[in-house]
This record gives sequence, C-alpha cells and structure tokens, in this order.
Amino acid sequence: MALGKNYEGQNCSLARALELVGERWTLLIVRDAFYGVRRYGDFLAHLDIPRAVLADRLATLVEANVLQRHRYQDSPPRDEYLLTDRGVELWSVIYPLWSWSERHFGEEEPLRTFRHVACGTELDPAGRCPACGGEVSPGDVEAHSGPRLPARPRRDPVSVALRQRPHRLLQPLF
Amino acid sequence: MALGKNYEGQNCSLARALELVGERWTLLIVRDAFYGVRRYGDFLAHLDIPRAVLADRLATLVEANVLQRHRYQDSPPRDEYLLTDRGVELWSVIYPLWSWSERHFGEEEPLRTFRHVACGTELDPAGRCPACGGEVSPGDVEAHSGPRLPARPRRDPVSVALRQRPHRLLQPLF
DNA sequence: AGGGTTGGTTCGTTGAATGAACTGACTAGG
DNA sequence: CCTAGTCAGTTCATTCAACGAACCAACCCT
Repeated sequence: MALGKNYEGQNCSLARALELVGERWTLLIVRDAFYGVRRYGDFLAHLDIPRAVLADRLATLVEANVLQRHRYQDSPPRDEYLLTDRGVELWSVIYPLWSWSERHFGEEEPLRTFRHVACGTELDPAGRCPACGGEVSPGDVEAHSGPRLPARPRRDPVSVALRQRPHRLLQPLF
Repeated sequence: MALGKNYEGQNCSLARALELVGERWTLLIVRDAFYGVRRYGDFLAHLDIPRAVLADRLATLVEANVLQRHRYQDSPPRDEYLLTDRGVELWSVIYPLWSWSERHFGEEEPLRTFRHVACGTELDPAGRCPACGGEVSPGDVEAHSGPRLPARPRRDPVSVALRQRPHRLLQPLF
C-alpha cells in the first residue's frame, strides 16, 4: 500500500492538492489534528501507522504549512503539531468526505456525529447548521460519539477520550 | 508511488472513504468524469496513468457504484464510464479540495474557474453561488479555461477541448 | 547507575505503481 | 480476402513507497 506523490504536468490545482494531502495517511493525520491530537505518540497510537511514515508525513505537512510545530516544553524538549489556518480550511474537504461516506456506506446509526456547538444540531452534508442556517467553522463543531458503538472498539487513549465525552474540534484532547 | 488500500480498525467513515477514493489516481479519474470524460482511452491520454492502474481503478469504482459502465455501441462493443448519483455527490469533496489548493497554492490568476451556469458567477469556496445565494449542483456548473494559460499546455484531446470552450460538467466532452 | 518515556531513524521485506510489450476483438480500406 | 489500424484492455519485469521490528538518543526520575 503506497500512494505516490507526483502528478506533474496535470496543470490542475486538484492534482497539486493531491500531491500533498492525497498521500496515504495524510488526511487521517489531519483529521486527528482536528480531534485535538497533537503529539507524535498519540498520532502513532491512534492510527497504527508505521513510525517512519508518520515522521515523513508530519514533516511534509509542516513544510507545506498545513501544520506548525510548536515547542510546548523545554526539558525534555517536546513539540506539538498544530493546524495552521491553511490546515483548518481543510475542514471543508474532510467533513464532506466523511459525510459522503457516512451517507453511502454507513449503517443506519452512525458511530459519530458532528454538531454545531451553539445549538446542538447535527451538521448537514455541506457542513452547515440547518438550525442556524449558516456555515459552521470547525472550532464551533463538537464531535459526539454514538449512537452506535464500534464492533471492536479501539483502546488507545485518543479513541477512549473521543468515546467518553463530546469533544470540541481543535481543542487539545488531553 | 503507491497508495495503500486498507485502513482497517479505524472505526471511521473517513477511513472507509479513503480506502476507496484515497487510492492514487482515483480522485483524478472522478474529476475527469465530471469533465465529461467517459472512455478508457480518453482517461488514459488525459491522465498519463499506467493502463493497468486505470483498469483497476475503473473496476473498483464501478464495483463501489461510484461509476457505472454503460454499453453505448455494440459493434465493436464499447462501454463508457458514467458517474452515478453516488459519484456525483463527490462534487462536494472535489470542488472544495480544488478550491483549497487554488487559494493556498495557486497563482494570482487561475488556470480554470467554475461558474454557475445560470448567472455566470464564480463559485465560492464552499461551492455555492454568491449571486444566487444557494447550493449549486455540479450539473449547473460550467468549467471555464483561463484567465492564465498553462506554462506547458497538454495536447491530448481532453485538455484541448477543455481549453477551447467553457464546458458544462457531466456533459459528454465529445 | 538503571529504568522509563518520548520521538524519532535505520533497514530488510512486502507490495503497489510504473511502463513497455503483448493480446484480442473488431472495423475499414484495398 | 488480406492487411493495417483502433480500442480496451492484460502481462510482466522493474522501481519505489509502505511496513514493521529493531535500534538510538535525549532526557527524566529514583
């Protein structure tokens, strides 16, 4: 399972985008960043991704200014990976893709819902709030677990935290 | 360059979606289907994709009911690949990704614009029409070439046709 | 000094993408 | 009828990325 990088000569912004976020694992890393995952070890445990691939993707995303690396303690030196504005704007891609998959391949009951934090209403397929009638920025979205439970629930700390309580996107998970 | 297929155990619709449309080349094939590309040979010439990979992706997309295979002549037998409703709904993923890339990595002048066919207004980043104020289905979108021209323009028939005149999405290119 | 945690890097193996060659069904032209 | 050409693939050897286990380095705590 590999996803290549170059779609040169396509003269197309979509191809350019896919060279960056179309690589295997990349969009799941960004999804986790929306969930508030920030540390290498947490991405690793939540994604079951090979360590070398994770390091490579994080470096690529930082270089593309989708993530920024931020030193949050000095001793021992520890960095966290945060979404930049450019990264946050990927919500308009990630949510519709999630929603498309949920509509077409999901069970009747979803494993997760995304709700407008101001009113608790589930987002529509375009990511807007049907009650308030407008766009909802990801910072105003809360991820709720259930109603359905996964057949084989994951036991890594990220999955556990997300199952335990609703979580506002972009806020740190721990 | 390879993109793997399985993200098992993720308990996430996004991962499920990426197993299908996250494979290398797949989203570019779907993009071409929106442009009205329908035949194996045209996908091949427009994408510079290895023949075996194209055949594999088309079969996968047909099996997932994103594309449908339609016999359009009997002698010699020829099939075309058309977007299903499920495939058409991917517009809500493809356009925002194109738009994100255009905003963040594009030049001042784009190579292409997408306009609401009813009023000629360029779509906003969410894919809505700022003039009419509502959602625009891909069948009501026209792809316009320019204002900028590509540095090294492609000469395959699909690229030429798309440069020559505005083209309504989902309509056959030839 | 020893053991644990975190965040990587290294490297041999596996598997997918690549691209050139080949195939088979059919048509068109001479 | 024979030959050339088109279209839509399949086959196969090579290349390259993903995988995953092992290793490493910095730092902490006791």
